[in-house]
Amino acid sequence: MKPPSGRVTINDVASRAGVSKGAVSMAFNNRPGVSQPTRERIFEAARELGWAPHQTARSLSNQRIDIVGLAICRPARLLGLEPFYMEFISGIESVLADRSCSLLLRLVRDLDEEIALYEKWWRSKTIGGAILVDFHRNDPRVPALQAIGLPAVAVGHPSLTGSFPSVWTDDATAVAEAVRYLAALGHRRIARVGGPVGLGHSVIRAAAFESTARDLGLEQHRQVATGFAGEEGARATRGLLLSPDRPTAVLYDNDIMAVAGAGVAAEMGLVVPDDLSLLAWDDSQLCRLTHPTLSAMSHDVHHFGAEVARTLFGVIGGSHSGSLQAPTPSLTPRGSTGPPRG
Amino acid sequence: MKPPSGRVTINDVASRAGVSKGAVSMAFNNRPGVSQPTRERIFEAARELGWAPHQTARSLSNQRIDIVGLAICRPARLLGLEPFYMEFISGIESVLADRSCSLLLRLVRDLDEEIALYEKWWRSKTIGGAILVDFHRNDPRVPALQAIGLPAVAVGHPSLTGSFPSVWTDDATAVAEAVRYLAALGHRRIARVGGPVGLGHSVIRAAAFESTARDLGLEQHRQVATGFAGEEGARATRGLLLSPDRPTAVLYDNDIMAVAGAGVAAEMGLVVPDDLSLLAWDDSQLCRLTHPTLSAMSHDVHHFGAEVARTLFGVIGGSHSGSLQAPTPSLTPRGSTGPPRG
DNA sequence: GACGGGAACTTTACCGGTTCACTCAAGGCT
DNA sequence: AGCCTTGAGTGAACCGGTAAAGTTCCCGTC
Repeated sequence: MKPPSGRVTINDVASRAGVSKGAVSMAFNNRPGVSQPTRERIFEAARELGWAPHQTARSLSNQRIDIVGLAICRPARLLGLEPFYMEFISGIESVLADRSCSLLLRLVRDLDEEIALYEKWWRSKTIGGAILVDFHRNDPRVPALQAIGLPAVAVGHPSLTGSFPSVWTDDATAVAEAVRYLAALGHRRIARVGGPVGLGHSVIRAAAFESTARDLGLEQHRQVATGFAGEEGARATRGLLLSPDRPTAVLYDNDIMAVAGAGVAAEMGLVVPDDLSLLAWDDSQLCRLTHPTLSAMSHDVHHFGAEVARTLFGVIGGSHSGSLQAPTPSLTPRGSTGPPRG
Repeated sequence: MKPPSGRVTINDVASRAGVSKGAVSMAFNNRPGVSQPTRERIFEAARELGWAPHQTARSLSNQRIDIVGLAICRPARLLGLEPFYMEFISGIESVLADRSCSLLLRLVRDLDEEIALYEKWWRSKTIGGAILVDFHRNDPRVPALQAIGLPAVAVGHPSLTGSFPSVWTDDATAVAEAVRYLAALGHRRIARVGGPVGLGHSVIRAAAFESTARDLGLEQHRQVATGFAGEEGARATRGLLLSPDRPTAVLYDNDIMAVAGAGVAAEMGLVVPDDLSLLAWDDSQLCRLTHPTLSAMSHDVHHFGAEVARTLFGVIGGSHSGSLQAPTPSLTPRGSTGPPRG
């Protein structure tokens, strides 16, 4: 007897194929114990009924969860603008898809909300693991999420991520390279427009900037901490350019702010790169669209995301992977950097 | 007896509170049948044990799924650049979060893969409903997904989305407004750089552009169909500007391509807006960062996403909502449009 | 020709909740 | 006092799978 409609279950498939539901289960998990002909009869029956194993029932039974959580804590509008995250997510996806896992995405307003969300997700067995991003110094997520035993991989420098396995890029070295490059072009007044001071990688980059500038004897180096939004980058750039002894080169913490910086330069009648050199971070396609094109500290975000996902599977699978260093962002010179005029 | 560790179930909570598991269930679904003191004892016990209802078990039992699927079919790298999607997603999220639902996101390569994915998601009861985007003419998803009865809301003009309830913006009117505005400024040679011809809204916009230009007696109007990537927009713009009788105004299908267009203009030594006016679509923050700032056909994508999500809940809830028209994109003039020189 | 050993299935006990028919005691009404 | 109602709480069935133990049956072997 066919069911009236709608809900087709393993039993329907079983009876149509003339076997028990155990056999169907075995066939669909390609486990031994079912002969080839029977196996085919089962698949045939399933196909005819349009049946696929009920994911929920399945994971209730076998205790495994094929969903990975990612909460991002940024104002929504801002996020829309950061090419970084979409590329990062697409990198994650590329790995998840292979294992037919899925990404559960949520935007949160602050760290407390994020912690609460992860706790709920984990307690209610909604996710099998998580990806943590945007680490702060003494990040409250570290103790909170470690306490509940959430399997997670952290994106950030190991000094920030507690005992969570982490995937990170060596920002300090990259910043040093950026500053040395600008100095080599002849710049003596170099500034940096960075992300929020709370963020761990801002701190690391700021320290690297400071020490490299010192080493090179650049007396006039300055840093501004701001958000990641383009408008904030614009404001910060305006501030720098209006100051006495304005910088001749500016290093930005992402590409949106660099684009904004280019806009401000144009608005003030400064010629890039003659009057002002600009160096972006997180090189995305955007950097190749402006005129002049933007030099950037380039790094393969898609690949980075994939690496993070792979590491997470390692963690969930029980391997105690430590920290993994992704390739250091590398300098990609384009039209926005050059020797200072005069 | 406490369980050894790890798995705390409803039974543990029940026995600790001295009630049956049915009572715990009632309490947690705040259903009548449990007195206030008992209710509190139950919550207390749950808190102490750090228990939350197992989401999987719960949804197996009550047959409801609090996950919504969204598959996006664009090359990953490109997607990273489109502010539209992230803003759209954040709008969706804002509604989902209220109902503690989550968004399952997946990037796919083509429509076949997308169809297969939705079928799998639906058959396996992974999602309770879906959001469909980027409709083509005679989109194969319409028959395929309707056949399996997937509850879904479509983003696109009702003429494209079959019997799926749709949420859409009146692009035709917006295009007409854009063209009229440029014509009113004095432009006679207006071009449009649009998305792929396959895409339904490209077709609609193209037709509106054509007919408005005709109505206004603009003999020199031209359209180029391309992708959505900035580089494609740049190439298209170059092509237009190098042609004899180059246009004095260009309308773009998104903001990335408009930014790219501004880059090309600068590269060719054209002054915006004197030599060339540029008008973007999908106004994002990006349009305010360039110099000059970009005029755009602006629309609230975040809000739009929220509306889509609300409609989806309507569909899942069984209300037969038809199509819902979101506010028409409205002209937001900025620095990139003005009367043509001479 | 009894016995051992597999392959091929079937049976049955879960997984961790929800739901609903049912019990039980207390209170109200006549 | 007897009867009815009502609120609080119990217990078992059920959701749709998986896993492990159990059952057949067939074949080779000594």
